[in-house]
Formats: sequence, C-alpha cells, structure tokens
Amino acid sequence: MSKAADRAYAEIRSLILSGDAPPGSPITETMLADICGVSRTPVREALKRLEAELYVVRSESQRLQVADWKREDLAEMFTLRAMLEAHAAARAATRIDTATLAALAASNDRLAAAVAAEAPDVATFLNENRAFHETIIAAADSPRLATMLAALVEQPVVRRTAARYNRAELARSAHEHGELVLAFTARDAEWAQAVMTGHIRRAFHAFAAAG
Amino acid sequence: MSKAADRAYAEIRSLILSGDAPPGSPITETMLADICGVSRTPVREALKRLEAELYVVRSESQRLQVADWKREDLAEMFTLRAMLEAHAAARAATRIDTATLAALAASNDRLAAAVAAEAPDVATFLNENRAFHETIIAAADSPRLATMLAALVEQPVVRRTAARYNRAELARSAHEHGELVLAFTARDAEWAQAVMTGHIRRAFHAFAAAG
DNA sequence: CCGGCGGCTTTTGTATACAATAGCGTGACC
DNA sequence: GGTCACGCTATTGTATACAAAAGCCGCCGG
Repeated sequence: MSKAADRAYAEIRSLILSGDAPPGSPITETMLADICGVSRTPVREALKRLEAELYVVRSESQRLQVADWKREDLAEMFTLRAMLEAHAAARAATRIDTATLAALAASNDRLAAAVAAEAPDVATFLNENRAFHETIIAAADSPRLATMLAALVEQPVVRRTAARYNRAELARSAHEHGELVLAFTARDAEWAQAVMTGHIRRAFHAFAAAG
Repeated sequence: MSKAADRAYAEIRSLILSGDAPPGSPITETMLADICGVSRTPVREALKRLEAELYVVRSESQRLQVADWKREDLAEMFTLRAMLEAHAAARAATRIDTATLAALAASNDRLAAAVAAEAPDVATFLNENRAFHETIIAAADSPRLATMLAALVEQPVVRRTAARYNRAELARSAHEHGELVLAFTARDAEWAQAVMTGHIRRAFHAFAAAG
C-alpha cells in the first residue's frame, strides 16, 4: 500500500513540519520530485492533499508556498477539532462495541502507567494518546468526520504541545481519558461530548500558554 | 482558470448527483476520460477530490464506485453542517464589515421579495440563498472552515430539499435570514450561532420529512 | 460437477514527453 | 539613466507511454 504518492506526502509534510521548509518557502513540483526520488505525478497528488489540508497555499498564479500558520490559525484548528472530536465522542458513546471499549480501557491503563512511571516516556505517551483518540474517531463510524479530523489532528503540533507538558498535565490528560472510558461505558453521549470538549480545549490552552 | 481537471470534476459530480451514475456503479478513469474528453490525468485529480468528499469510494483494491449515501449519511452531513456553519456565523458576527453586512441585508431583501411574489421562483430563491450562506462563510475568514463546508453544502441536495418547500417554509427561511442579519448587526456571535443552528436543522427536518 | 491454477485483460500507479503560461531578465530605445 | 518590450526560462497543466497489480475467465484435474 506504500504508494509513491503516499511516501511523497509523508516526506513533504515532514519537511514542512520539521521546519526544513520554512513558512513562505516557494515550492516547485520538480524540486520535490527530486528530493523524494519520484516523478512529478505522485508529487502533484501529494501536494493536492497538502493544499487541501492547508499545509501549502497557492498564490494567485498557481505557485505554491509553504503556509504560514499564525497563532490564530492554530487556535481555529483546536476549536474545530474540539467541536468535531467531541461530536465523534458523542457518536462513539452510543456505537462503540464492548471489545473496542475494553481496548480503550486497556489503552488508558497503559497511558496511566506510562505517566505514573518515574521517568514518563513522552513518546510512549504520545503513541498511546494518538491510538486512543483514533479509536474513538473510528468508533464514531463517520468517514466524513474521520476525514475532517485527520486534517486537524496534527501529530507534530500535538508533539510540540506535549513537549511542554509537565507531569501534572500528563496525569490530567490520562485522567480525562479515564473519564471518557467511564462515559462510554455508561453510553452517555452528552457526557462523552463534554469531557472530550474539555480535553481538547485544555490541550489548546496548555499549548497557548507554552507557545 | 477553467482547467480540464475542474471541468472534469464538475461533470463527474454532475453525473453522480443527477443519478446518471447511480450509487454502486463501478467507475474507471478511462471511461470518465472518454466522457469528459480529456486524458486520465485531470480525471484522476477530479476523482481524488470526489473521493475526499465521499462522492466516490474505493473498495479494498483501489477500485472506485459511486458512493451510496444513506439517510443516515445525509443526516450526519446536515449535523456537521449545522455545527460548522453555526460556528462560521459566530465568527462572521464579530468580523463582518459593514459593506458586506449591507450586501447581506440587501440579499435578504431580495430573498424576501422573491418569496413574497405571487409565483415564487425557486431558482431565484436558491441562488440568493446560496449567495447569502457563502457570504457568511467568507466573512468567517477561515479557509479551513470554508473548505470543510464546501464539501457539505451540496447544492443538488439542497435543491432536492427546496423543491419540497412550500411557501410557508420559504417564508420561514427568509425570516431566519433576516434574524441572522439582525444578529450580525448586533455583532452578537452567540445569537448568530443559535439562529444558524436552527436554520440548518430546520432545513434538515424539512428534508427528512419530505423524504 | 466442482475447485484450483494459470494466463489474459482490465485497471490503477508512475514516469516522461509535450503544451501553455507567467515571470523575469536583458537589451534597446527614448 | 530609465522604461518598455521582447524573448527566454522556469513552472504548471495535460497527454501518453509504460509498469505493476488484481480480477476474470477458461481450462484442467480431481
């Protein structure tokens, strides 16, 4: 499944998010084709996706450059993510099957364990965290919602946020995941929605404060 | 600006929405390239967009077919649109400039006039309606939001809804637009958001009732 | 008669060649 | 010396050729 277009997408996005291609940098298909070692065709496809997700923008005459995300843009992303992922949680609450719910609980246990460790491993935390959220989104069973959220749940952005987390924040996050598990177990859509809203908005404010 | 890819996109989407390509129909790039009179390259690009918007789906092995939108899918679209467009209205309330606001008021006047006419022209109504909503989305000044809504505000779906509208429904819709203008004039984000939520959800239920 | 295997064909994915367009530099003319 | 025009070049858009993969069909064997 590892098509050239997918690899090009991952590589270009990585270039952008790592800062190797700073905001405002001009982008050409040929140049990226060289970097990625593929032809322009898959690069074009990757750039279309990146453009749809606003990683790159095209100025009047079809020329592309790396987008410059202002603080306000990131705030908007968090707001949208809070709305949509809370909605996903509400849907998931009434749809999740017991096996998935059990997996979610187990994931939360691992997360709590990771946080409780003497030297919390941020990478482990991030992986468990991501898996947890992705499971919920999948359980919401709405491809449209999943697509929209995929463009918002930007791991490197989350990573930057998490790097600022102190232990208390990590613990709080784990606790909120536990709350979500409870809400799901109770099949309480409103509860799940409320908890998720708070969960994302707190992450946003931790990000903004650290910013 | 009328690139072949754009024309292909419009034509293919039209085929799907008109029912000429019924849900479940297998799709091949070559076939569409023939129909549109272009090569596979722009067709591929168009299909990528249509896939992202869930007009077409690809079964396990990259084969495409026309998506089959169930009632539940349409309900989810309306729900998401209600959430996102209400958010757009809230943003617009605090950002819209007076000139645009005046244009919105004028649009609403025209809409009311069209509805008040002896034989309301549904096409006129739809055009004014669309322009009204697009103006608000533009005023929200969030490209991300605009992109997401573009995939949800499906004119042909709206059209099917509107065709069922009786005069009272049209009048009510116009009235709600008037409410939105008032909320914007007052720069009241919460008011605008609430009105827009109701506006979309009412449209949904009118649609659901009409079947 | 049914099931599996193999090649054929269709379809997608990628590379490359070609066309059109826009930006930019250079040079000539005022 | 400045400005406009022209041509060149760099870049995107489209077409086509080629590669790879997957389904389909028929054939063969049990």
